[in-house]
Amino acid sequence: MEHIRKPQILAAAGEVISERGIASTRIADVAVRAGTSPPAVLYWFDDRDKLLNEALAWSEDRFYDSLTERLAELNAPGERLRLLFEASVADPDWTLWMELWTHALRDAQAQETRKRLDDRWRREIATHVRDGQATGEFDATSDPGEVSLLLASLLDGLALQATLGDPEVGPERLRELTFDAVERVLGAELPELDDEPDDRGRELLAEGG
Amino acid sequence: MEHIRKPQILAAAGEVISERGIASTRIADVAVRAGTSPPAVLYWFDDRDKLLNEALAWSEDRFYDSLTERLAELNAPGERLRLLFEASVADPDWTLWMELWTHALRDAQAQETRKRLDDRWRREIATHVRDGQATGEFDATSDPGEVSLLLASLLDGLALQATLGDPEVGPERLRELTFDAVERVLGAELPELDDEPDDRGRELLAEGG
DNA sequence: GAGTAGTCTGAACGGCGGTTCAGTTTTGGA
DNA sequence: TCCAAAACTGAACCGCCGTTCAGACTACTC
Repeated sequence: MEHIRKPQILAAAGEVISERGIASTRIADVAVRAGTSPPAVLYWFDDRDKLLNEALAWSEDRFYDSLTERLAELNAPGERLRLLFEASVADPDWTLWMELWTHALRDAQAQETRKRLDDRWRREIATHVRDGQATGEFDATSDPGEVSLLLASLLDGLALQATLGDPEVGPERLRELTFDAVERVLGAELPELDDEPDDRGRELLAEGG
Repeated sequence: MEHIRKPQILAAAGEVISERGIASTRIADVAVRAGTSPPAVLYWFDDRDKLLNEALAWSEDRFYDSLTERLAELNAPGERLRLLFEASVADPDWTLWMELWTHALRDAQAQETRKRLDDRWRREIATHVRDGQATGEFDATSDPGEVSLLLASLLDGLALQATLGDPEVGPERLRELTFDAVERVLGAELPELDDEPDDRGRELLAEGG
């Protein structure tokens, strides 16, 4: 009843996809990364297609779960939005999402996965925008749904350039442009988060030096 | 000395890539579409890689050339920007650009092609923004380069959703959202173009009904 | 009308890689 | 200790293409 193997393989597949791309991801690559053999992989997944699609969906859920967890520790809409965009700009494997997009053009399963991802993401943003409007934190004249769509789309576009190594959009610039846009649209500044383990580490280091 | 065949094959390749995706584009598919055989295709292109990359670059140039041609007939910066975004929203094969993006993640040649495309595109926008600022048509407080980057990125993100069939972003909504953003950023309305053959056709039809 | 460069054909070759399968080891329970 | 289900392994199979190659066919020149 050990379902330990499946996530191992899915994680391995996610990594390989991100490195080599869906098209060039061989079952053998995934097997090596997971420390097994191709037939062992096919023991858990019917065929290559299922493996790849499940890996995409699984990676997506992983990202979302960890985000939701960290989100639970925050209360103010501004803080939550800060976390959402901070995570988007820094953490996730945009390469993987790009693979998902392109794959979704022809694969119905991937299309559905992508739809889930986007719906969840935009609803998440819209919810906190609405909350912030209700508390008076944000400009309340704009429609949360539209704001959410626009900001999500802008982020996709900018992150795309960054991921493709555009010299005009390095990681820091991506962050600036994103938050400039967010704050302009919301008509409010988003508070900095100081309970991030990474950031605290860096601050302590800087202070202690 | 007929170099008629090469463009025929390139056009065929572009169509096939757009339909099946780069990964699933077989030399045989391209050959059939172009009315020849696989070896005949390989007579003109060293190998599959070169064929695909040249096809991507060629399609890109085709789009840009036809745009430049139509652009020459307009003078006012506002009209030119209207045309640029109108064409982006309606004409081009976003599927092909998406294939280019993903391919560019691992292929140096495609990366270069993509860079050319984006540079050209952003510079084109920036130029007309600057012109419009100079004539006082547009709000002059923002940096043309940054405006260009933001609008191009937003367009990429929105068109991505539209191309993926997002029910929230149909063709008409894409158009509205794009021009809303453009006009908000420029602080000016863009004039409608009435010399578009398609649009004139539609208008006459509507009036005459 | 022979020669030549350019363009292509038909057929085959060869490798890569997904998938299958017949067994082998491992695990967990009676 | 024995058994059966679960989890594999090693090896082979096989289809799909990209690519090659030895010639044909065309067009054009001298």
